[in-house]
Amino acid sequence: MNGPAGGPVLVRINQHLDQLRRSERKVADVVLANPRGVVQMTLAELAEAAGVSQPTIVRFANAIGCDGFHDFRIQLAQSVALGVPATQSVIEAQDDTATTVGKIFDFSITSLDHVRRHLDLDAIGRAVDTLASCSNIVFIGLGASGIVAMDAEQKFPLFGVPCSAQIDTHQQFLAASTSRPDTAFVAISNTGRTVSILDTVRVARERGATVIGITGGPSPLAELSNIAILVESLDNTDVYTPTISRLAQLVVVDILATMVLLRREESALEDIRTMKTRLSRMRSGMPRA
Amino acid sequence: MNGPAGGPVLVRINQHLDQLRRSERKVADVVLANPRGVVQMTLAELAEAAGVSQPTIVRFANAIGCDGFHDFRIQLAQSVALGVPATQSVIEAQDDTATTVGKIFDFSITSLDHVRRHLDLDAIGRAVDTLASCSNIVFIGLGASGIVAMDAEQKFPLFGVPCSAQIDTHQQFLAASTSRPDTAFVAISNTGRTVSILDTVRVARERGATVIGITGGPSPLAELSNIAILVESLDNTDVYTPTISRLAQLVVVDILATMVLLRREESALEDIRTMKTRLSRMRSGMPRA
DNA sequence: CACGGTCTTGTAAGTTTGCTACAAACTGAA
DNA sequence: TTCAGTTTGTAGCAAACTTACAAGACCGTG
Repeated sequence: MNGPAGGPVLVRINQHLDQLRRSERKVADVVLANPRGVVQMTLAELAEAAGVSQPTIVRFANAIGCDGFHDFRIQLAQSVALGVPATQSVIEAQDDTATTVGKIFDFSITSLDHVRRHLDLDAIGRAVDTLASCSNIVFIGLGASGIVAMDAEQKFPLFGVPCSAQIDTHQQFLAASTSRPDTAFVAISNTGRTVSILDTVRVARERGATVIGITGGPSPLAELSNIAILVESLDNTDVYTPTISRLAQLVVVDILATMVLLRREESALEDIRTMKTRLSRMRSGMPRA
Repeated sequence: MNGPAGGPVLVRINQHLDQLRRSERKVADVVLANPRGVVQMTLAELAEAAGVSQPTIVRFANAIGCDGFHDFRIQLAQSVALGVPATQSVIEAQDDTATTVGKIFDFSITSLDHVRRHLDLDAIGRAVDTLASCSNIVFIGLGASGIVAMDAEQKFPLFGVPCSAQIDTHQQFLAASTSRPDTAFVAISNTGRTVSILDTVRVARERGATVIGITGGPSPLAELSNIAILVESLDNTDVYTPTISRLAQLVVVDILATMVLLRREESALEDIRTMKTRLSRMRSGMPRA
């Protein structure tokens, strides 16, 4: 999409830290300490700030995979626009409101950006094929993933076939046991290792349903699924860091629903428009106005 | 946060379109047609591509509020990094998978960026004060906002007091009727105009609860709330455009939960860490390992 | 329709900025 | 201590960006 090989520059700098010469390292420290400020600097100013010569700056830029200082500055600007990823920063008790709010937005946005770059488009395409041709859809998930499942269920007008979300282990098992070959069975689990989900998915497969697994990375669930959608979410393990994986999963569900809708005929779209209009009337409390 | 006054450059270009001279307009067209390409161009190349002279490019940059071409290029790079906002682009049936996926991520990310810039930090601060000192919390919401309410309820370990989410009109009314002065009553509604929500909130206020309204903009709900958190979400009305407002609302809930946790003592944090460890054990099906 | 003023646009010169070749300094091993 | 290899800085150059100025287009008015 943008920013050539290997993600945001700030991340790449950290990756290459130990391969840098000593004076280049000084440059890296300055950049990491105040990325936003460095974006505004000229080559000479950055050299001054880092206490090195100008060519060193250029060599630094090349070392971290940029094509000269120009390219470096642009990539740094893009990295800064997205924010500092959770893997590079931690929420601390002494942060003020603005800082905390900024960090959490940064985490959320960089996480979505990461998924945007790593999403398997082919898997999405196959999932859409399945969802568009099945005759009913079951979503399952527990905890935070259960929220995603319920959100998906709410989008049934877009999918155009009966949808149900099960967020209880027993109900999930029941739904799997009654699924059919024309059922699309969407299992959502960030870890992809929750045993009850795995058991349920096995049953669904035995029944001949097509299983779409939405999960955070390579995992047993991914193995068990007919179609595995990996949503790598950059969650770090810090206590304060909120569970960001949901966000990306919700976006993926949005994508699936939207693309299925795109497959349907114009008449379906008209229905949706009518529905939206009526819904807004109902909200304001004047039915059939 | 970044990109001086008035949001991303791409948006600003559109806003200033009618104030541009004819040849500057040619530049704007080239930029809007292929923003990603223009980021890589030099001033001379852009002049060539637009069929105008180099100074015209500089004047164009100044016209849209940038300090010279340098600054323009950096701001454009940042704008491109976030993506093209929903207000500037539409999802079309003939788009291929990569395009559709890209657009939906763009919409989501730019929407979060917009909220990041416009969030009222003072309101957040007051909401945190309330949530950290109350003795119980009720979240209410309908439809997509109901999903957000349930997500908030799942975060009760962070809030440290009993939390409940009501997504049914009657239950909401019941919860409001039994609320107390030490209740924090969080009403979530994107429109802020749903009548049943408004009625319920009035009851909660009569009972002396502190009402925190999370809503998409100035609205009756914002008026009725003790603390109004406006989450302006840039939703456009296009049928295909998924409801993005949820995402930003979820992030806001994350922020509230995280900041309340930050207020609590170290022992609370230890509890959370222990809980996370145990949870992951339970998932993999080996209790008390 | 001609004229004058104003606004718009391009030409050309000037200044800053980033890049590269080369030489000096440093480091480590024999 | 000396030598080879690596690292770093100096100096000059080429390119890019900016500014001043003049030519041209546009519009209203006489």
